[in-house]
Amino acid sequence: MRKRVSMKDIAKELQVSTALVSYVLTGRENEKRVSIEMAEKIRKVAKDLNYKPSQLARSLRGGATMTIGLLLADIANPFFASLARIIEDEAAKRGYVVLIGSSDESAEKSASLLDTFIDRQVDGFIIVPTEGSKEQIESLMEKNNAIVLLDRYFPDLNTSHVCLNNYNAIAEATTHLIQKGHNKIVMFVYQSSQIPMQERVRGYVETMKGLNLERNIKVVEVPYSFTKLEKERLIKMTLQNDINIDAVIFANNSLTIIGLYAIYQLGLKVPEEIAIIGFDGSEVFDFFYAPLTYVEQPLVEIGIKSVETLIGIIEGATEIKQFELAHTFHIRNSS
Amino acid sequence: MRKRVSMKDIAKELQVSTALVSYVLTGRENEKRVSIEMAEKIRKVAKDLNYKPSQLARSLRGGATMTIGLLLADIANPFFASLARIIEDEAAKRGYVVLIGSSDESAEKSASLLDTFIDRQVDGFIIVPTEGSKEQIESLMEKNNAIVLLDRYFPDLNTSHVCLNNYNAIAEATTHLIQKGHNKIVMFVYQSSQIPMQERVRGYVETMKGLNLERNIKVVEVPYSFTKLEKERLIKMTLQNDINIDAVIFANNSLTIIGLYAIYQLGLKVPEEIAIIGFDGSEVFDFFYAPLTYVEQPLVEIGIKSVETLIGIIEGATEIKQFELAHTFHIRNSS
DNA sequence: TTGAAAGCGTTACCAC
DNA sequence: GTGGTAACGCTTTCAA
Repeated sequence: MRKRVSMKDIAKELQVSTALVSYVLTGRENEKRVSIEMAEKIRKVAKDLNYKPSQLARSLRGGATMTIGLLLADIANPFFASLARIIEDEAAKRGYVVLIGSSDESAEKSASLLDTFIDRQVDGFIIVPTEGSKEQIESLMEKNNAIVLLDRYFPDLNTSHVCLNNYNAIAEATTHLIQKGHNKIVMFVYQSSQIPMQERVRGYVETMKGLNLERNIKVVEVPYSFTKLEKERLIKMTLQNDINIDAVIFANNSLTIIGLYAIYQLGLKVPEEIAIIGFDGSEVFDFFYAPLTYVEQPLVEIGIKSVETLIGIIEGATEIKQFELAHTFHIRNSS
Repeated sequence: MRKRVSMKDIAKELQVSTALVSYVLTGRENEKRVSIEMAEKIRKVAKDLNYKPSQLARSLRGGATMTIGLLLADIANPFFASLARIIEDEAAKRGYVVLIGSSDESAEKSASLLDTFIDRQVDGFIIVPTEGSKEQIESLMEKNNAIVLLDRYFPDLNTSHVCLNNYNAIAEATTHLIQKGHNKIVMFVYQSSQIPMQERVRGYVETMKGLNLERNIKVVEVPYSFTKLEKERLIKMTLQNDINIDAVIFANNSLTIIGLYAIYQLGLKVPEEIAIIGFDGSEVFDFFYAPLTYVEQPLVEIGIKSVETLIGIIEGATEIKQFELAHTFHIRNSS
């Protein structure tokens, strides 16, 4: 790698000061009243020498790195991968670059990733907080960092966030099933104290109560730490042990897919013996023997809003913005 | 955000020079013969002041950013997302951070993303090169950048690369079909001059030739620019127009999934009327009415090798390493 | 309209 | 053992 060409080189070449070069190359030639000829010369030499500004030096000087730290649960999960893609594109449009990390729902990994982001002096954080990471977020807030929480949030933490209106989403799903004549509906969720799961449960429970099906409420909490096989077994056992169950709601994407394996293996007729509602969409839903009815999140909107909000904060906005976006409900054969 | 605490602050506090602080805090106190008491004091104050070194300043000074630029075709594609996850984890282990970009198979986007990476002064590049990006890679090489090509490569460019042994993978798939009694086998590939597709085609063609099935060779090139629906239609038409076709190989993941939609709609019996071999694995393969036989890439190995190789180059290795890793062939109901 | 120089936080060389 | 200081590449203030 041959030596970088710096502003100094351009300045030397033209026998001018680096200040002038800086003015022109950052497009403030008018503001700074640089002569047109000079500006032209500088631009020409910069081009000839193939000058590239050093973001590094600029950041060191100015404090802004034009970098966003994006902490996801797992980039290998299609839901987060799609979100990451949207966020990256949106950030790029605005001149930002994105550092990505996957916490794997572990508070320790989350802490270490956030530390890395801090070390790199990111200008702001978009975070899918994991259970037990509340203190980490608080500590970031204390230091006045720009933060947007994604997909989840802590109700007693006053941060901006962007997520789905989980209550509405599941309430509509539940209502739909009941209208279709099902009433022994079971819901599978991850064991989690986090808002999204809680809200999804609430959407189900309150809808059931509202329609006098209180006695039929059944929420099965699947431990996130279970292996795929253990999760599948738990779902199978639940469905086998209570043959009155006539419908099931899976509260997120991976549970839906695992649930489909379970139902497939039990050989249940869908929707005659059991109706199904899934979450988040997947090509798998199309290929299941009864294409799935499911709740879809507005990924693009979520992604864009989170970047917009974050950059707003970075640029000085102080207002807390909390978005709970609307889902789309796709009704198909399985319900 | 309150002011950063720098080495200068620590130095001032203790009335010593920043040099000393630097020696201690970078663990070179012995090498530089700093007194034990001094070292202790410095460490204590650093801790008390909650000192965090500035990667930025360090990079500006030393030249290394400890950052890798990862250019993928599309992070929203599960194949690349999984790879990204592995690469990130492996890079993190070695103290590197990863900047990710998606080229969407467009040479322009690729160029602009690589420019961003250059601006950010990444220490090295892991690139899934798109068609038409050869000059971009060459230009990086000329400037002596550390580069590892991923999944694909340019045979006349002398770069390190990590990819699948595509020839072997498809040769085994083809042989398998023939052994199962199929001989009118058609292969669907993306229209692409890139090595992976070419090699997959070669694996098919040469195997057919070797078994005297030259006259049955049929490769259908699907334009990448087609919409999902257009691709699906092309596959359907091909299968309808030649009812002698008794087996099909899809040369990559997305074609496989689209192909499954097509075959499903044609209502073909699998494998009786048509045998199928897919690529790269997917939960969809499990849910198709005949669970798919498929070729699996060694993702973890690919990811780790690419990081290892790149960091080797960054650290001074000059040897070109080219890996063509072995696939795993999963035989199931569809063939 | 242009220039000189300070400063961002490190590191590394050389001197003491 | 320890200190002074230049340098990395840029932006910005103050002067001219």
